[in-house]
Amino acid sequence: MLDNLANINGLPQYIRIRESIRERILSGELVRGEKLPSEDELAMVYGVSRMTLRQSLADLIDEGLLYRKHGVGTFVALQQFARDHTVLRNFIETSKEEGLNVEEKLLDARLTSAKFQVARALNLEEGDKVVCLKTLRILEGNPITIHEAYFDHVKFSDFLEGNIEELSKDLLAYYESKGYKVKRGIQRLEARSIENDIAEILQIDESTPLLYKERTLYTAEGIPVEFLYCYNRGDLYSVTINLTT
Amino acid sequence: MLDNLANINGLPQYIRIRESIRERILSGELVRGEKLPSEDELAMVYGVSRMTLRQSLADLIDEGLLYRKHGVGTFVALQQFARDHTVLRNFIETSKEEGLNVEEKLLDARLTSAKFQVARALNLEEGDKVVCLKTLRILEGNPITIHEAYFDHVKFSDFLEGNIEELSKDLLAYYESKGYKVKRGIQRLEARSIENDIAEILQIDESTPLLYKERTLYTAEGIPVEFLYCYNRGDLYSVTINLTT
DNA sequence: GAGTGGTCTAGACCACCCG
DNA sequence: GGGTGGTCTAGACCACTCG
Repeated sequence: MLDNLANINGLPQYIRIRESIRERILSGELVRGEKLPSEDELAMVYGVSRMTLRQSLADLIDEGLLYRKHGVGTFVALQQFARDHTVLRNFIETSKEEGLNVEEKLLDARLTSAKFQVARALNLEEGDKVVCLKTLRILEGNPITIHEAYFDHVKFSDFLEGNIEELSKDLLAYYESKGYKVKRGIQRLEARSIENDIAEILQIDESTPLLYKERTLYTAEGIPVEFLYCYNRGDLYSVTINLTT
Repeated sequence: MLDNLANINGLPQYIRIRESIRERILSGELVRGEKLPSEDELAMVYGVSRMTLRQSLADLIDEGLLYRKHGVGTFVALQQFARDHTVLRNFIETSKEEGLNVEEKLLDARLTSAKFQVARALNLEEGDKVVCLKTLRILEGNPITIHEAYFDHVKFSDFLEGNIEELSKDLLAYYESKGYKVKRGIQRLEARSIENDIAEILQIDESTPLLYKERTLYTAEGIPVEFLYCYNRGDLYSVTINLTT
């Protein structure tokens, strides 16, 4: 074995192969339900060892794009499982990708003291200084969601001195720029009756229920970064979730 | 290399090692935030090659129990990410595991014709025969959820002739016994106002919002198995979701 | 029995991080 | 420079499925 030609374009081979196979599926070259060539054969075709090829397949199987049958083969799944709300993505960017008209309006940004629930989620003491950021999201002209985010003033002390309007458009990027790259989160959803002040901001009457959400975001290490309350118009907003095993 | 002693107790080595490491974390032997021995060292300790050991770690990293830092080491995450509603599990069994008092009451089971939404989800034609199964779930004495499940009468023709009361307690097991092992699902959540007949069954008044859910279950191949409407009491029921990347 | 995926080895070199 | 994880190899044997 000489050398691996891995970094021809800076990417590991298994990623290039994975994306090549994904492309062949999404383009329709590989039809749903169709059997792929065997792992041995694919490894040969792509010029890698079988272990490397299996690394490519593993990711696609995890996504639900492929499935394996022991002793039979590897197949393209019949159903594509779309991106969903279990993947953390920037709301404004993804909505724009989908061709939707989105605005975000800054409602409030200030320094405050952590109440019990916020403190517990962020692993702080009650009364510790936190930044509170309230925004309103407007989809196709309809106010749809109020966000009330909290994060540690010690970790993110320069937020309120920056261009808040700009920073709040991509908080995940801001967190990362401070060394806190968000990797995981836990969220909890409830149906709730609407409260007065929220009905007013969302411009709906009190019979419309709210899809209420609490969310905590963490780094890979498990450090809590943000705690969020989220009030969504029940009649316009739904949450899609992929389930496994 | 002689032979692999893999199947000493019927399990692959990487699974035994994975569970051993998981146990050491959950038992507190490995403390949160602590650095694990290097992969080379762990491989030596467990008497396997490094690639095999990495297979063990990969699963634990995926779960969020561990995280890696390139050039630094592998660490135990600070935050444990609990089991959640993105994992498909049997409701009655899991509730009992948690020490909760659960009952399930059969409301209705009959053959019917698929309406548009059901037909689309199950990949059938409108009017095709489907089984409709309605159940009520009661948690600690409170009616909490109405389930309205639909599945293909052709695939599951003997359901209505069986012991429905018994079969409906573990539909996933029933589906699997017919050769349809559920592997994935897509669900959608909304907040909704309550309707008359549902308010009556759940014994709540009409000001209580509903957490409404639609769900389709699929095999690994992507064959739709079940479509479900689910009406949850908003004031007693919440859904927890883990997010990644 | 032939073909497939499942597991495993004993190395190798690279990229990254730290002192 | 030394230690770590990231990628990759060129094989091997096993377990499963099907004709």
